Amino acid sequence: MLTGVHVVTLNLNGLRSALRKGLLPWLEVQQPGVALFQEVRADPMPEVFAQLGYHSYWHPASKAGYSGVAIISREPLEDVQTGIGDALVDDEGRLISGVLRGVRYASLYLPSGASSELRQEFKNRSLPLLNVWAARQVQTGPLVLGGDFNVAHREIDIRNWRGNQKNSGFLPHERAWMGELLALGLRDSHRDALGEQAAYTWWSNRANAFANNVGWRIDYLLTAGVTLDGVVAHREPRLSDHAPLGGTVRLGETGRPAPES
Amino acid sequence: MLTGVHVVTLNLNGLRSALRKGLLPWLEVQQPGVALFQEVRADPMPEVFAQLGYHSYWHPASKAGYSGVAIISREPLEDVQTGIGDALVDDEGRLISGVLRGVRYASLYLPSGASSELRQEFKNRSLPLLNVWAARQVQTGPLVLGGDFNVAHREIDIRNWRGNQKNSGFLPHERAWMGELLALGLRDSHRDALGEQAAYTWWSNRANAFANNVGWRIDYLLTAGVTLDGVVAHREPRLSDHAPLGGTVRLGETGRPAPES
DNA sequence: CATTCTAAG
DNA sequence: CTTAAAATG
Repeated sequence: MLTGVHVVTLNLNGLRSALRKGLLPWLEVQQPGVALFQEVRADPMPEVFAQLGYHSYWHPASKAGYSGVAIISREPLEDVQTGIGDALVDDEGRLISGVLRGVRYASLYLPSGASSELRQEFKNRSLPLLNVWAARQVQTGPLVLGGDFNVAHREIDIRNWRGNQKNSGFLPHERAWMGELLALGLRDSHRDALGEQAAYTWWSNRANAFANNVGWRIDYLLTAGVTLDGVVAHREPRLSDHAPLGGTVRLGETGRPAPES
Repeated sequence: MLTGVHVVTLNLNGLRSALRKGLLPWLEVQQPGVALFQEVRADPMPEVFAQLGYHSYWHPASKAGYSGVAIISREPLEDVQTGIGDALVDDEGRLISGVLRGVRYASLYLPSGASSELRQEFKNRSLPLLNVWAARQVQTGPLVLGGDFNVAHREIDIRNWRGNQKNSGFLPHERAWMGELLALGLRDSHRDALGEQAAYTWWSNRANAFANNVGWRIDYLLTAGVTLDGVVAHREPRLSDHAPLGGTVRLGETGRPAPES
């Protein structure tokens, strides 16, 4: 039976931590064809995923234990590329992508600006770089761009929007930037699935943010030239401080990924 | 009923860690009159011991989370003193003492020299300072000097003595130093209780040192002008990488601590 | 190998 | 609050 590729994105907050919390059994249940990981915070561990029959592709940060993205795929990826095209950003391991059945899958981890003004400036610098990268990809072919963008787009995407208007991740210029990114021709597949319902993908570890569902929707599966069905954020199991976000690539009559409807 | 003071010494390897491992319940069973602690590695927490009815006296290192000694006592101590009389050593919180019923109780944590040549030199510098301090105390009055000396005295005091002759803690000059310290008129009360039996007070966390009983006897209860009965190192429970070492001050006919027999 | 602190999120 | 690394033992 022919099925569309099931794709998930997840900020791991440390691969080793996520492994302790049951990442592998969860993958065996979910059986994603492609998984996009962020905040790997470890040197490449291909054996771990090879056990489960996955090829894996890694873009670690130069600094040990920090940042880093990866993609695992049941089928090998073609034309794997790392980096956004900026030496400082790419030193932090924030973007990797590869092509499967004509669709480019990208795992993105945009910087947090929460820790300092310097890091906010670094984030601000990164945002337009992604637009340049995405614009080029959109023109080249179908794209699934997933990851932790560290930006909540709209008021509905964050529990306490009023109180967070001056906090990194919900700054007016960040929200406007997200609008510009989507205007390049990308669909926010999770929002499309939700309609006007609220749903979050990240909850602070502090206070009892998760129990009280005081969350932010800062992880996305953006698409161009292809559609994702059944996109949903999984509150359980709790593999990190982020929720896994998953969906399935819609197939056309040809059995290849369908062009955007 | 009149009983001698039960005194224990224990390197905690972190007070907070030892609390997690059951230090308080253990104290409630043991009911020591005086406990000498080393490697507190925390800011003073008098409330914790006040709950159990103890007065506490603290000498932390200036560096957070590092070294530090303390004494808890069911009765208040008199003439509490901190430091060995050397600015560099005393900055690391390695000696505190106080007087109870005419006996001075001291909690000592001598430096480890294992991590670097620089630290070995610091240790070497500290050893004669202790002798000066101890000589003075021995001449002043009865003394119970307990703690982690980071030196094993004799071959019987370490499991693999041959293999450790070039390792800090069993260097020839350290062993000779311990002999000189005892020659000031101090009794090694644990060795006296053991006869020529082996017993250890510290086991590395590496390999399976504890399970295989590959240990070192580097914690002591030294006495001058007073005698400790029933001195024993407790292999269980495991409150840190060191064993608690305890004994009871022998009482004379007067009901005061007996002079040395 | 275990602890605590730090940087980062 | 949590992770991982660094320093220390």
